Amino acid sequence: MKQKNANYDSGCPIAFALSVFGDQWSLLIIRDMAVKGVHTYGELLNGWEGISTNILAQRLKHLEETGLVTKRRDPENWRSFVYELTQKGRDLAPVIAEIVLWSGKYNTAEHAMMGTVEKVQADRKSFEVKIRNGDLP
Amino acid sequence: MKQKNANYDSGCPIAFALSVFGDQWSLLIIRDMAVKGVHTYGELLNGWEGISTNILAQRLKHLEETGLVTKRRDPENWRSFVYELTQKGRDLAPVIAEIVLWSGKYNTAEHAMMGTVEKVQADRKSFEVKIRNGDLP
DNA sequence: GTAATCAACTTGCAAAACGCAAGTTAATGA
DNA sequence: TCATTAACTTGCGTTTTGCAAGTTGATTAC
Repeated sequence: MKQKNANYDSGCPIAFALSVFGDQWSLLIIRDMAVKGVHTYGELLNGWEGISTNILAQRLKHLEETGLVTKRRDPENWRSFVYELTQKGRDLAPVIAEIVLWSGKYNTAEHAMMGTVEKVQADRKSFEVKIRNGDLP
Repeated sequence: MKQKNANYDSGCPIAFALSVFGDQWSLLIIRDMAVKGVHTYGELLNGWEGISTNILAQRLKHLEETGLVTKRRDPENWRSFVYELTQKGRDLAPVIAEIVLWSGKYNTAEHAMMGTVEKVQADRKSFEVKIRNGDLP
């Protein structure tokens, strides 16, 4: 369970951030929750990129431990859980927005999904505020 | 050499970005070049976080292939090479700035290095422009 | 001009992380 | 009560990482 987070000890802000969400999957999970309004294990598992189940469980646990995500029972379906971003997690909205803008500028692939890119380009502040308030989608 | 960049194929801007610099080390390398003005293999190798030599070589190659970094001989020291960020690499400045701000807000560790955080807090635009122009340090 | 040194890697191998498939547990639903 | 759903956990083979040692080519020291 222990990852190579010796990086964290460097004290550098970038290294700290990487120790929290710097793996291949965490940001995609955060994207699903922040932008797509996905909130359950099953929905996260069936996302576009195909994360495997053990890794998803591992990452969610780590995100919970680092305070980006909370987990609670779904009051309307007692066998399901609801995962939600905390304020700390939603505060990554500006990071996500800048990444989206950068990719919009440099991903020239034909199948690039430009919908979100255009949304952020058109009104970045609104995009960020919505995520911060958990208003998406 | 092939990484699990199937993510890239999803077309999502976040997944695209992760396929370029979404591993544990690339952003630290970019930070060294953008913020600290580090430009040689040896200097990168002896950074605070202690990347191993084979991984550094691998990452630099990937960053070169994806167009974030260029490599050329040092004209003043023919046995050394100079690594530099391209415009595409320097355009990550806003991403780095937002990550620094986020970490500044949430890294409460005593040994957290707040110098860069305060610099970005004080004048984010100037921080970004300097990196974009390669003026640091 | 020859030997040590330095810079930038490459190689080999053990350890860790990942990915897939199958199995477990607990709550519904038929 | 028996099948199904949701959320995981476990086993195991593959891939990636990390550490140490070795290679190559360009200075520098003697």
